Amino acid sequence: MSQSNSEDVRAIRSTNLVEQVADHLTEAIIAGHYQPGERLSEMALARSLGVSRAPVREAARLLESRGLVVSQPRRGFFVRALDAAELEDVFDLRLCLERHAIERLALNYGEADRAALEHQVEVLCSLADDAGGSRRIEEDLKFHRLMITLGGNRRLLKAFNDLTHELRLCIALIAKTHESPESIAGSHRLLLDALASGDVGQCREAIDYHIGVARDYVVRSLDNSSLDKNGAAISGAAPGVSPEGEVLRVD
Amino acid sequence: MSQSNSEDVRAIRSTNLVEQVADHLTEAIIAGHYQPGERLSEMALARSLGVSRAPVREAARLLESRGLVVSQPRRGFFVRALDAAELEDVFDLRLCLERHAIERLALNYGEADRAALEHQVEVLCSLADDAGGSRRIEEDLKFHRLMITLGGNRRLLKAFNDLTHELRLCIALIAKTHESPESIAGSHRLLLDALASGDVGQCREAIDYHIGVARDYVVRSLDNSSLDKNGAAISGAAPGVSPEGEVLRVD
DNA sequence: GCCCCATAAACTGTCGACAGTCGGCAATCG
DNA sequence: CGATTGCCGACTGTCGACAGTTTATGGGGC
Repeated sequence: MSQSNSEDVRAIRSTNLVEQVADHLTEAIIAGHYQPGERLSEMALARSLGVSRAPVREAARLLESRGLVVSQPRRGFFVRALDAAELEDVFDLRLCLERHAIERLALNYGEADRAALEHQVEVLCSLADDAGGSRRIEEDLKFHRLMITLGGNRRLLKAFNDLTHELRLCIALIAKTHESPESIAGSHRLLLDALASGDVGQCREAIDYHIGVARDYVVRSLDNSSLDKNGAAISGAAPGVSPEGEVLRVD
Repeated sequence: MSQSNSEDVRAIRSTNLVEQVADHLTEAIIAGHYQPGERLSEMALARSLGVSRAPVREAARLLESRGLVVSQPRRGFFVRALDAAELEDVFDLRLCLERHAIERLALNYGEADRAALEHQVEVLCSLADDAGGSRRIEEDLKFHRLMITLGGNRRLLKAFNDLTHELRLCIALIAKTHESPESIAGSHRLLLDALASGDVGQCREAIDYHIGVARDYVVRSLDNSSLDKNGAAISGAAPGVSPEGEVLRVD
């Protein structure tokens, strides 16, 4: 992954190199061009993108804050490798955030909110057989972001966005999702119905079900994929890489 | 805030300049050495600390990811200015996270957990009249980190830690807290009792009360402090500074 | 006296370079 | 033949410098 293709060289150039490098790197990681745990060489990336190391370093820091890569002092950056336990944690946190968001929204649910969500569901359903399902995932996440936004807590939205990057990361690990449009539509309309009912308990039930389905799907796919390739494809690909070790210490 | 004191120059120096600069900056901001919305000059900071701009930039990026500063392209970094609405959001998110954590813990509450939490409460109570209360705030947060850690979701802990930096930020805005040790003790023992009962509802009630008290205290102090100094001390100190504008866009 | 514009200073974004450190490889010793 | 140690290459951490942009300053017009 260190060939200096001229296509890459011309791919970048306008304003804000850092953000562009970050976008490029994000896309490459999500697309699976790098293996989990793989080392990202600043020099190689800089050469490949035709920029100096400074923007690459800053972009890598950005991705680190988003949980897409981890850094080791004097060793550089590595593509974040999520294990099953971390995956569970990610979905558990997602549940935590979305429960709160939907309950907030249910307590203050207006016609405009309903219309906006309804519209997004239609957009989502209209993507019948899109390219690989990646677009569908984005529109799906957009629905959830919208729901959280309408809930009114912007800090909560930020927390969800942070988590979103990790969701994309683990989705990148599995085969492309191919959930049927009908199932997606039904799953989201359940949320709309719950919101319309104004019953907080029903909302909670709906979001629990919704996220539970997504979680099971990802976990199952992850199991399959890790079984496929020698079982060590996900965890332990890079020896000594312990993501967010800082988090461990309580004091 | 741009004098190049030699004391600062010698304050830094060993390994990992970025982290040291980040710590220094964090402490300075928390201590209130910079006004909310104040511009942080890379050059001035670099000169002041006796390092080059590169580590300062990376440290600033780190603080940005922690929500302590915000960046504007071509303009630099500014100390994050929290307004009342954002403060509400922060505490609402905290409530969301801690509710989830305590409920997880309640469902799997062991003797070791109880002992660890009990010990931390004792540590907290033993800090009767510590220096300015800053130490007390840290030990208080440590209790909550411990509770979340015992809950078992590490990603949740990371989310809380991120939020913690913003909590410190708004605490920095208000006068030093002087809650009585008895009140602190009681407030935390309420949580322990709720956990011991094993009743999720009681846990939720306890954490709601606990965080509600903290929120009211901070909000009240914030109101006072912003009334003190011409009402614009908190919001709008730097024109055009809109924190985390990225979060706004849903698509 | 106030506002607008031009000029100058200051600062950020980016770059290339140097030094210290880490990992791998080979030669040496047990 | 295996383990250890020293060396070599590669890479990260840090630095100083240059270019383009933003902000501050001062002069002129109304």
